[in-house]
Amino acid sequence: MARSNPPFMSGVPELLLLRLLAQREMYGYELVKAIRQVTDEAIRLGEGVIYPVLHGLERDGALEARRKPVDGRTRVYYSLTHKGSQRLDRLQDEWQRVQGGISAVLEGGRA
Amino acid sequence: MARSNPPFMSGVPELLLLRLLAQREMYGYELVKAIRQVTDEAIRLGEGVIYPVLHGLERDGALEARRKPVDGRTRVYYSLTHKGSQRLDRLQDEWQRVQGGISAVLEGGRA
DNA sequence: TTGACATACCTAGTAGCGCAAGGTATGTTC
DNA sequence: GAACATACCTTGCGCTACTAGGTATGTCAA
Repeated sequence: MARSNPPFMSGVPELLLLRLLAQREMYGYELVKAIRQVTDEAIRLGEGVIYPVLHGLERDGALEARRKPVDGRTRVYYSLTHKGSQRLDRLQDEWQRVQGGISAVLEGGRA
Repeated sequence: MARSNPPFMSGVPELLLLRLLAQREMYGYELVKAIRQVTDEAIRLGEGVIYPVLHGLERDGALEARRKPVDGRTRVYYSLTHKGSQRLDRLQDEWQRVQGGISAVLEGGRA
């Protein structure tokens, strides 16, 4: 059944990843920690969340992966494509709308 | 499996309902429209979302229901209990944390 | 008068997201 | 050589929010 409403609170992990990767290329494990740090532990997304999202975004052409060996370990660095950048813009707009709506309710907008 | 993390973007419909009902008692159908209006159509929760949540909150003792016939129709007005008020406070705090975390990422907090 | 639309309640069934849990492998520290 | 950090990954499940439908009354126009 075609989802019409952006269902309606989801896609936030995706938004966070896209936004972080818009600043600089990063690898999965690094992203997991970055999200905790930047959000001051308010948001703690595990690897079980991050990796599948990264793979999905890569499959959709929103991200590009680049394998890079570092100290005998392999890291997979992701960076935004043009498509990913557009997606980020869209998600960010949606988030602003939703978050603004919630604020309006919380601030006691007259019903 | 015990959910530890507030999973982590959910409960928003619940938050909105509790907050609106903290202002004055309202009935389901009215809440559906109120959410659209106050959020300027940014958030559109259907009756299929609202009613189950209302029933759940009532079952948990967070809401009190009061049937009231109006113009031949029956309306079910809901109002906050003390428990509901506490729940609202808690959810509101959680939301502030999460929303603050997301803002930090979007505003380009250094990772 | 019947058809469409608004009001007002409700439930069943499902999609899919985010999660916990686990699995692999290397490097490091004690 | 055990424990821990790094770094990747997948399976399977719970649960929320959603779509889609159903019931019934009132109103208004054609």
